[in-house]
Amino acid sequence: MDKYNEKQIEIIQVAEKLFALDGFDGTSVRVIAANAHVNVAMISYYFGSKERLLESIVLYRINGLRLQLENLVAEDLSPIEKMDKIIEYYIQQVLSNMSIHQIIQNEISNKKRAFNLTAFTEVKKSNLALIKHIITEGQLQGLFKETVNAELIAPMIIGTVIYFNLNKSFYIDLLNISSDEDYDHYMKSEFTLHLQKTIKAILLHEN
Amino acid sequence: MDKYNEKQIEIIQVAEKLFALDGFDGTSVRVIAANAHVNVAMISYYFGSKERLLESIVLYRINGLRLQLENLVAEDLSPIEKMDKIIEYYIQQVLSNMSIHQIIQNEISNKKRAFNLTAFTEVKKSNLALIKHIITEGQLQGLFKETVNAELIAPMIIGTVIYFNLNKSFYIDLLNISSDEDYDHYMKSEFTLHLQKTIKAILLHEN
DNA sequence: TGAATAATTAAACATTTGTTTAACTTTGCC
DNA sequence: GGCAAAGTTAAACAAATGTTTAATTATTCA
Repeated sequence: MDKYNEKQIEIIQVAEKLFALDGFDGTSVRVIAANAHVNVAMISYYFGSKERLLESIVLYRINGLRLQLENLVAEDLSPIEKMDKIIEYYIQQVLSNMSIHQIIQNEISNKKRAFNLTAFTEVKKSNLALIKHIITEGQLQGLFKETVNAELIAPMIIGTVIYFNLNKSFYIDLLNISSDEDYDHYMKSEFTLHLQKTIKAILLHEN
Repeated sequence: MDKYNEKQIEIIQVAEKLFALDGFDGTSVRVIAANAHVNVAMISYYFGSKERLLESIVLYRINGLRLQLENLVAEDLSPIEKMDKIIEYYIQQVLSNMSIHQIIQNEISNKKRAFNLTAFTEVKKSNLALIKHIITEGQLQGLFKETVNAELIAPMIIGTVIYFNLNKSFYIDLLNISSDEDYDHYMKSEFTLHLQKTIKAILLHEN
């Protein structure tokens, strides 16, 4: 992915942040250029257009959204421990990629731009396959219930994490969290634990 | 809420739909006016500005987002049945208010506009209080586990529903759903059942 | 070194933006 | 019926938008 030079990467990073904060249509190329310390014309020069810059951002970031846990499948852990690891990793990964997640969520529902979703769709399918694999493993070992709906486990995890983070200020207030460090700690401990317990509960004790 | 005349309501409804589809910044007042069959100037005349129109939409819709289940608490049902009802109602409610949910989610993360969240915050707190009440009831009856994290139940439900619906086209493809009727049916049956089972699993069998 | 290519710039471009104006029409009411 | 208020309109407004231009500077490499 180093087909971009430093200046191009600077534009991509600045634009990603601004698109997430102000929306694609709410961010002007002039503001992007100013924050990236380049001339406005450089955006057209390097990326062709503002819209193609958005595509470049998604392609640049997409691989970071894939659950890179190929080795996990082979690890000597119980399916339960593997699910715990996936959830912990998933939460961390969404948190450290919130900007691109926000952009993609906004673009998915946006009918103005013909947003190319194939790369994102492929990643989601790949992530789902990993989760399905572990669940099947647990079922074969007689640990997990047979009737569990594997397709709905992934959206439950990621949907909860994204929603919770979009409403961060609400939950900070509700849970009396006073600093960003406390928030990170809450996400890594209590929040992660809650999701892990929930997923295990449905896998083990479906009623 | 009938402080608005027919023409104002038409503008509100058209704008809500367009803001959800194209985003606030992606929707021009001229397009709103054209779709509502009014002159552009009418938006400023009636609402003051495009931004105040957005505020009006949120205020107009906010009460529809409140769980109107005050009577449920008093009903002669077990806490488990009550939770099932809340989840079923919650899902239906999010589905039939997707436009305003989309708008609010987009605005919450948008730093350009000083979006007044108090009304929305109040509704969320009210919804959370209802869920908490039922959970406490179940705990007092010795049915629900004591350690369950009530604050995270609501964002799990609503986060999952919103995420799933934003990615509707992905899941339609994944689950081989062919029509909008089939999708509605899936949401009302399998999807609702999955969420109900999950919430019950965590309430009853926390590990 | 020098010519070709790439990078960078300020200015100009045509549109589109949200809002206001000023004139006109309709409505409601005594 | 007449008059004030409300509703409605096309036009005008300045500002902002994404993109292109044409000129200039920097870099590359034989």
